[in-house]
Amino acid sequence: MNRPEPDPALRATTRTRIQSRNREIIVQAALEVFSTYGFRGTTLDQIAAKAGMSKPNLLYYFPRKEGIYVAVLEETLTEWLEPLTRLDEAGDPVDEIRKYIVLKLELSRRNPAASRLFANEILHGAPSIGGFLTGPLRALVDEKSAIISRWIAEGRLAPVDPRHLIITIWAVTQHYADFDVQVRAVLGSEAEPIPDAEATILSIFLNGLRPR
Amino acid sequence: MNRPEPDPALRATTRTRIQSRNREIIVQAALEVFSTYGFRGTTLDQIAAKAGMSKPNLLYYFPRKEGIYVAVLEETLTEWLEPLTRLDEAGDPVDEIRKYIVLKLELSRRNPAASRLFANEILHGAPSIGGFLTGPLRALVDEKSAIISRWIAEGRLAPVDPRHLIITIWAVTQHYADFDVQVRAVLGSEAEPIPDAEATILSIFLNGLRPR
Amino acid sequence: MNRPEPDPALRATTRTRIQSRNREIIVQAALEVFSTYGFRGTTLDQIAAKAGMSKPNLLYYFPRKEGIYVAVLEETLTEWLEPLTRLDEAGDPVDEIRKYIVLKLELSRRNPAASRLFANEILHGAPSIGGFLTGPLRALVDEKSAIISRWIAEGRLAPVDPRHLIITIWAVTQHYADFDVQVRAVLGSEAEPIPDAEATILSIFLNGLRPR
Amino acid sequence: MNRPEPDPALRATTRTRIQSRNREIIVQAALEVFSTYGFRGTTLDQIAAKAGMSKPNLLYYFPRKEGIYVAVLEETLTEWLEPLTRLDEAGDPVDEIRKYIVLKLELSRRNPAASRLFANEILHGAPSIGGFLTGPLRALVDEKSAIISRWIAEGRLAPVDPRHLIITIWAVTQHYADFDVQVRAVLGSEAEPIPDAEATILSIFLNGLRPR
DNA sequence: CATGAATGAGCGTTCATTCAT
DNA sequence: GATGAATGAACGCTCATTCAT
Repeated sequence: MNRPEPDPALRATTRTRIQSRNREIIVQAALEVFSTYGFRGTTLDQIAAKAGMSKPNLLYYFPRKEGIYVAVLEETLTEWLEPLTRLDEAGDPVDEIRKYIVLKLELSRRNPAASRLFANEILHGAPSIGGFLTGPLRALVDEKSAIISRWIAEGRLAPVDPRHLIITIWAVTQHYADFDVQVRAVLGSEAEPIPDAEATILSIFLNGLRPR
Repeated sequence: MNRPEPDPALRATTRTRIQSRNREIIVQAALEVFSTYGFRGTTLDQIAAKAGMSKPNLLYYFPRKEGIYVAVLEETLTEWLEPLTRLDEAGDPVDEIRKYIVLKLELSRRNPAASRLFANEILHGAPSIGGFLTGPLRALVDEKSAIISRWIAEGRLAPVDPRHLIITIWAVTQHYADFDVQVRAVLGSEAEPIPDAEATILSIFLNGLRPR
Repeated sequence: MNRPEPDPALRATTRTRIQSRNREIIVQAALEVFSTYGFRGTTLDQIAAKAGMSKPNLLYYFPRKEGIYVAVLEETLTEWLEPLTRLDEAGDPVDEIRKYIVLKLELSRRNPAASRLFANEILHGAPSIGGFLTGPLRALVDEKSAIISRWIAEGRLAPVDPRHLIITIWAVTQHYADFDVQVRAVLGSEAEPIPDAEATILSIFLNGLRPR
Repeated sequence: MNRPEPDPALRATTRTRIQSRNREIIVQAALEVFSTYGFRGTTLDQIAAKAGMSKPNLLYYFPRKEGIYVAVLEETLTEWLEPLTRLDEAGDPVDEIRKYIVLKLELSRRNPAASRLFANEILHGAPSIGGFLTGPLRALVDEKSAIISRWIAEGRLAPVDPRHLIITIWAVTQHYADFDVQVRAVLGSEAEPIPDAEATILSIFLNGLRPR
């Protein structure tokens, strides 16, 4: 008895499904490796091993190393951007800032690898995501800065440069992911650093930004 | 009259001077390259080209790539540490914090490569300076944290975790060196970002830390 | 009619066959080069050229130069050891010695490269096969020495130190492989030296060992 | 008070004396290193270190590595040849052979490095001393072979090929220098192997060669 | 005589990528 | 889809040799 030929359309679907699945596996594996060793420090062998497939098969899905890297970055960027998009003009300014800081710290705790990947890329001059920075990112920052400016004009927030406020929040929140090893070395305790960090950051920023 | 034999000590000094001079040139060149491309991303050819000498001659002064890297790190660490050592218990607490922030920002502007080198190293897990972090760095942070704690106990500073305060200041000040390309992309102006950043950071931190 | 899927086991066998085949080719090429130039004097380029493949492909089969060398040595040692294992207590002592000398000389003629490889290794202090010498080799010599001792005790062989007898036979037989170029220079004839050598060696050793 | 200029002739003499002295030191150091690591395995740094001088200074005396090697070989060859030159037609044949074996073994014990250097060179195809082998060495062997042939013709020695007899004596005597590490591994005792070896070798050879 | 400094050529090894199946 | 085999280009490093003093 012959096994029936699978329906061609179904087969295509199947292929696509496997395709997607494997691309996801690769991207996930690559995130871990790239974030730890950087682009040049990462080898395809490492990614292939972590993804549980052969190197040529890896290159079947992403013909170049750079392609994997870009795919990982793209996924990371979306997640990275998300908290800022939520900053809501209709909310209470100080409370919105508070929520933003909390969300960013949560992200740093939940996905430090993504933060480090991003840090690495920018540290090296953003060779692969320069366009994202001057495009979508800048546009979003412009939009949210306008909101903050209006809050300040209404006297509901202390007068600061809104762009530098956003940058500063990035700095303090991502630092706990990117410089984790230094943070833990300096604190010298086994405890998770971020809860204490949150209290300190919120105290400084919310007091510092409350209008007087 | 006989020409005197050249003083052997002087001759030795001359030799040493060439040695020192070239080592300095190499360390300077290596700082630029390592800070941009990371340890693995940097090739000896790049350093040699930037230092204006052949690769084997480079290795005449530093027999291994890692040796160059460590030499660069050592020089960087000293400079990096210096501002915090100046934090003076006898001074006015808020003013001391202000001076510390200003010094760190100045350092980020004057020597961003050093900051980036350090960032790279920690991002990759501090393989070469783990001992420095848990040793001298932690000791210094412990010492200065005690000062800040006393200031808080005396009601001269808002109550925050002193270690996280220090870490947070590191975060915001170094960010302008390490993430410079992102900062400029987002600000979208040709102007030097740090002066505006300084105003914003000081405003937030000093207001946030002033006792009420 | 459907073309049958190739049997997976067969395919695996095929792959293995290519692997084995190339490993054999490499070991054979490496034997020739290592035996002529020694370990340090041999370059991977030489082996690759002789094996008819690229240097990285060579390293695909043997990731390190030392690995190739060890593989060659292992194959050589087995062959080298074999004649002595045949020394049979049940045989006639003088005839057994005669057969041993003949076998060793035959080996020297048939595979002088193997002998030279071994000579090189020991000459340089046996860095890679020290364990073989003090382990399996010594054990075999102990075992066969006991046989020779019994022959001597029974008066069937002239009284000599059995270990030095074995070593001496090694010396005279391998010499014709290892020092071939000197032997031919001194003899100055085009003829194959070993047949004449055999007559001389057998004459001396068998007369020298016959009990009187 | 001025130190008088040294007499020019004297100075020249002095130079020559230092020259010779340093060349000797270099050759002695080089013998040890070359005999252990072979020609390609030896670095000028090793020789310079062992000779206690700088590498450029080494090359002042011997402008090329090969020059040092040849100088070492030349000195070695003279010593190596000497015992055979003493084989005296006027002596008792068996006793002359005995004395020759004893002298060669003594040389192997006293200067194994020289023996190993020579072994290495021949093993690698005698690239530097081919001329010596086909020239002076072959001539000496021819001369002494003639003596042995006459002894045999007179019935004072068992009939063997005289050239192969000489080669065989070289083999067994030098083996104890060249393969020392194997000999010791197989014997497994701390004792100096050569005395026992001498008894065995003399027993076999003298019995084997005695006319009957 | 002596040496610190410098270098071209080459070595063992790695790695992204390609080929063939 | 998947993989064993293959390779060009580079990389860190070594080494005999040269240069300059």
